[in-house]
Amino acid sequence: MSKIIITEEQKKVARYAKAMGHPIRMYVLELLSKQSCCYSGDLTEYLPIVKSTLSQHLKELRDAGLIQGEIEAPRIKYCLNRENWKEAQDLFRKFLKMDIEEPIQKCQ
Amino acid sequence: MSKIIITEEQKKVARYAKAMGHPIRMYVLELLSKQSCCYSGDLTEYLPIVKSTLSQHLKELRDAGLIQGEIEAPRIKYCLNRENWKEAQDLFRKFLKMDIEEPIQKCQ
DNA sequence: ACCTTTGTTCGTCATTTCACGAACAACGAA
DNA sequence: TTCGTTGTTCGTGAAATGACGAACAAAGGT
Repeated sequence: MSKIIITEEQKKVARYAKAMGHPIRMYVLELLSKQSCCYSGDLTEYLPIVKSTLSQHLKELRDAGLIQGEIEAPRIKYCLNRENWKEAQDLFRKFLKMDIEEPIQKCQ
Repeated sequence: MSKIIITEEQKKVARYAKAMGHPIRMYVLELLSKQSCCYSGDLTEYLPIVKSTLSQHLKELRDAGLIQGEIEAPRIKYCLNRENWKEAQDLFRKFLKMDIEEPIQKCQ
């Protein structure tokens, strides 16, 4: 019974999923997937959190590789990280398209 | 500047994403999407965690509504919760299909 | 009735998450 | 150079997460 069967792909999807695992971060991702970029200052206007908290969430999205910031002084412009966003899309698509259709397979 | 713009859909996706946000849970979901059901005893054989930890992960997937257990004494058979799995699929599909295609829109 | 098998629950612990406000840093504009 | 504006970092605290082993509960088989 050899252990360790968690694949790199599963770890990657889990990593992306974890980054998506908060309503605020989902909001930001959805916004960026619609409008190509945004400024965090504008976000604090509408989101029910203070700027330091937003900054943390944006950092998490950055660390997960889903977004990237570009200095446009005095503000910072955030966009999706296209490359990784595509990877995430593909991974989720692949994972989700494993449709469970009837007839149900036998167990094991 | 009215706050609170987080939609129920965003919360739902975030909830599902959070449940998927761990390699072990991704592994279980992927397995169940392929083979229709499994027994947690078999999982502990292969996964590098003890049964109490696995039990916690399965509970999280259950609480998120992604899987369900059925007693088949002395074991418990786990399957995907089809209804919610479909909902999760649809939500993610909807979210992910927001493709970012060229040409890039203007900011704001 | 007792034993065995199986999974959950409990207690513990270290780490991470999420939120806030205060302080700091960067950088144009006046 | 000083002053705003903007975003990050720091310090704090409460709560959640992830892991373990021990103890418990359920239920079938002997």
